[in-house]
Amino acid sequence: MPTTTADDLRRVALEEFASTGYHATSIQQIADRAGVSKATVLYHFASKEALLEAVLSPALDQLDQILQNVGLAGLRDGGAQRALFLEQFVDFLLEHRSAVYVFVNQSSSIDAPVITRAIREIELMATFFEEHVDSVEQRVRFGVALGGAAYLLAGAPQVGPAITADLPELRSALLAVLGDLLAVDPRQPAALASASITTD
Amino acid sequence: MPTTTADDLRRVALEEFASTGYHATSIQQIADRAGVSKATVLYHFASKEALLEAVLSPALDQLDQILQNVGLAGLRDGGAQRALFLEQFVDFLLEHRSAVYVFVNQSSSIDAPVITRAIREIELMATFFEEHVDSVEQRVRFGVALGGAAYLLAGAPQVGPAITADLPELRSALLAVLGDLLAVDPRQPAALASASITTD
DNA sequence: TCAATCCCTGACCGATCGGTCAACTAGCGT
DNA sequence: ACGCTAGTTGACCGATCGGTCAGGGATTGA
Repeated sequence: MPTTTADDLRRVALEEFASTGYHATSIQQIADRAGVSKATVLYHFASKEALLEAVLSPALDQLDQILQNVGLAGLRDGGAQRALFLEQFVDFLLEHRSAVYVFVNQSSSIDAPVITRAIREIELMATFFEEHVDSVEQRVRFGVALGGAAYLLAGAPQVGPAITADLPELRSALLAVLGDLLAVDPRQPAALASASITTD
Repeated sequence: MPTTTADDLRRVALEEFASTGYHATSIQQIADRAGVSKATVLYHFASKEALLEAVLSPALDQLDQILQNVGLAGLRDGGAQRALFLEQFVDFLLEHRSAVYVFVNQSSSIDAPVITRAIREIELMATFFEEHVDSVEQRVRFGVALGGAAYLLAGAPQVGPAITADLPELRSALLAVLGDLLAVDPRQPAALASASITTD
């Protein structure tokens, strides 16, 4: 199955939204990059906002699934459950880095239902790490971990070119740093095989 | 000396740029919030870009001074020098949190000289922590610390309302978390009295 | 009193924004 | 041969963008 025009538009739009920003990206720009006219973009997607939703929804669906899995399993089994969640979360970050960057760093400037949904899921995710809500340092740790990971993965070419290192090394480094921040005990290395990782 | 119109505009513009985003904020919005007309904004500042520069420059000037101080002192005295830098840096983050958020999280979407300058200073700052550039985890730690702190301080009302805790507690928590991330040994508590902290 | 300077404003400008629409083309089933 | 549908496009729309400009108070120094 070859790539369709709609697929191209989704891919181009995600890149532009993440690198240039939602408001700074015009439909005309997306059309030009995809090699079609502006009217074609509006034919496949009812509006710019609908295009944003089509672009972010897959990532949100996957995040939702991860949160439901952890939620169903419960948090009674504290440490190991957290470690499992962290591993899934890091893989999620790596697979949907651009989408994560959009709804983490631009959520405050975009007024759209899909952004509201993203904020809701981020809040939900926070609860998995906020058993000790009374500690300011705990909150700081979670906020730094989430915002820092998003910034690092998609928004910081200036911090250094080496972030484009091979994915396994980046993945293990993220697991170590985030696990350190969130006080998660490392699990058995082979307990969960690395999920397939593709850039989105 | 009472607050001048130009001061009001700078203050309002910074709030809007940080909370709504530079491109998503129109000159008309800033004018309305400040209680003046759009033409008045353009009278005090030659352009929207000039207003952005007027808003971000004070923070960049202070960051520049911090970097020069540390640079002049040299890094021969490794640990203590790093701890001093971290403390100044955290105070800088707290004082200029909105400005930091703008040029950390929106630099990729704004094309202006003042943003280029900000990127240059962030790169320079990175060198103070990148003595071991060969380590991917070191880079990840620095990126997470920088982006995470910026996200936490100005962009994440949804992570939890408790971030608005009293400043001394937030400051010590930030020092602990960032110090942990950047492997800085804590200094003597009274070595440098807390600089005066005001929101910008 | 008068001119000059500082602030501020409404009216206006060209450009671009997101979005609509009629028309054209190409394929496909009958 | 025909009509139907999906895909694409240029022309066009109202709204808003950043920015310009002539002019109207208010204050001040001569």
